[in-house]
Amino acid sequence: MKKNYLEKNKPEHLIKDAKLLVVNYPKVPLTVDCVIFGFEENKLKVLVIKSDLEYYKEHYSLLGDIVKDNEELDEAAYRILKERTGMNDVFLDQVRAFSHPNRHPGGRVITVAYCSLLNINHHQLKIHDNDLNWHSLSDLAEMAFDHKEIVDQCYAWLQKRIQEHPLGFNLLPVKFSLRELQNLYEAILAVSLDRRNFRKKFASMDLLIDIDEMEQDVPHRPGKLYKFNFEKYEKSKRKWIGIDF
Amino acid sequence: MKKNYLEKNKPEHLIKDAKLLVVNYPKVPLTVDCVIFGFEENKLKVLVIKSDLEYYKEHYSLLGDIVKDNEELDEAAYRILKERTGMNDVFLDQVRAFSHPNRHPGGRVITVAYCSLLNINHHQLKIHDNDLNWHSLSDLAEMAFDHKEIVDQCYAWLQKRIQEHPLGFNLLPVKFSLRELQNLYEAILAVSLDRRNFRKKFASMDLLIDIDEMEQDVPHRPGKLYKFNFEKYEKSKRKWIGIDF
DNA sequence: GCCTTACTATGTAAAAGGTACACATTATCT
DNA sequence: AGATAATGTGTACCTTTTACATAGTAAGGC
Repeated sequence: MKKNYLEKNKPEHLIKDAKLLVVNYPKVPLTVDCVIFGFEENKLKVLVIKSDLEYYKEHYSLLGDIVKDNEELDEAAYRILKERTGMNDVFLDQVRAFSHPNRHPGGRVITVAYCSLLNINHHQLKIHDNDLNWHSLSDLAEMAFDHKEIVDQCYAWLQKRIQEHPLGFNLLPVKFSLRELQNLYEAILAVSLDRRNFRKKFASMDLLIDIDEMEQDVPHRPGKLYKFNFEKYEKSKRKWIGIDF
Repeated sequence: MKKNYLEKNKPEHLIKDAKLLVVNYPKVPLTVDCVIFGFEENKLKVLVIKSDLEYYKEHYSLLGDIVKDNEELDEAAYRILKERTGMNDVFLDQVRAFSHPNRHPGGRVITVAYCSLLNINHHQLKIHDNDLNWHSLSDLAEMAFDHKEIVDQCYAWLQKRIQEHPLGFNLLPVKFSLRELQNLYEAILAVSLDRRNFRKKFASMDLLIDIDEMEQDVPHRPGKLYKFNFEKYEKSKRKWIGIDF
């Protein structure tokens, strides 16, 4: 979906003037960093990789790369995700830019953070260079650059976002039990929820499809499996009004 | 509040390596644009200025400027606000970056949008260059660059944000009546609200201080004036949990 | 086959919060 | 003095949230 903000038939000299202006703008190295969350063993995980900067040897960093000439930020983020995980049918949201002048030891580099959630089992990490791995969010201590701060802000973004949008289903198998769904919410929000009320809440939304299958290979009574009704959700997005602070 | 991500005592050669790396990064011109909302005559307004680019002659644009070398984005935004309005004790939030390659006729320029709200009467615009003025949001049609899109996204950001944070008080006089407060919410959310329920809601939050004064110079029965209890609010920020989509 | 275990599934009562709605009051203006 | 245009307040109803307990079922060990 390309937009074109340039009006047609503007005289050449106006464009030339504009170009002359921009040529003198200071320029900054710009990167994109992706915070990719996954969920496994009832823990929220984040995809990290060993920094290839000697300066940050043995520190983990986010998946990031420079933004190419004439590349949109979104494009760059999708490219990075694709290159590293092979996935391309995944949503990716811009969270914010980070611009501290000392955030990179090599000089000023501004980065824009993107956030994505994906199902760990849907996809094997093909590249194992630099120890690419899913790391538990809870024991992610030091990271290269300001990446810990970026992760923290993306986590806060996620906590808020998942309460208002059905993001969580990207982290689960297509068919999931209510228990799995609740575990996910409990892990992300770091709270414990009442099971009956949780189920009632989702029942009242009427967005889960009972597919008449049962869990397999669980060491206890299996629960029913559901799918999320994305179609119905898309149709019924509502504007939320309610002052509350 | 400066952060320092650089660890002490790293060998010089590591820094040199990092610098060599960054030197080869592609570089992009970067700007900041401020979407500054105000409220007057029961209308939400936005501060705009005639574009000084001949290419966009007679089009309004946002207050923006390049980001200087080694300047943080936040700093740049505050600088612009200060330069243009004289204000410096105002909050300013980053909304997001815009990166379409054709958004600027002079070539690729990435911009980061910031949003702020300020009280129109607290402050006279000192500079009237380029027709700097408060423009009604509702009849802001064409703008230079992608600034209309930026305004739209910041407006959406504001609508959401004002329901969860007491931003609105930045747009009102320090002492305000409940009617003014309600008008503000109605204007921003573009809905009409029941007066009794609106008052009840704010009464139950217990964040308004009845200052025992009355409106002056209104052509009807004057209402009570209130102040917002920022102190109490700061102390009692709560974590909101509630799945809803 | 029976018992234990560990989970699933479900309902109800009380509290809190949101919505809809009407009437008396009080400054101002003429 | 009366008309006007607001302010200020209360109640009944409905919806949502919260807290909480018991019955049912598959698996696993004996």
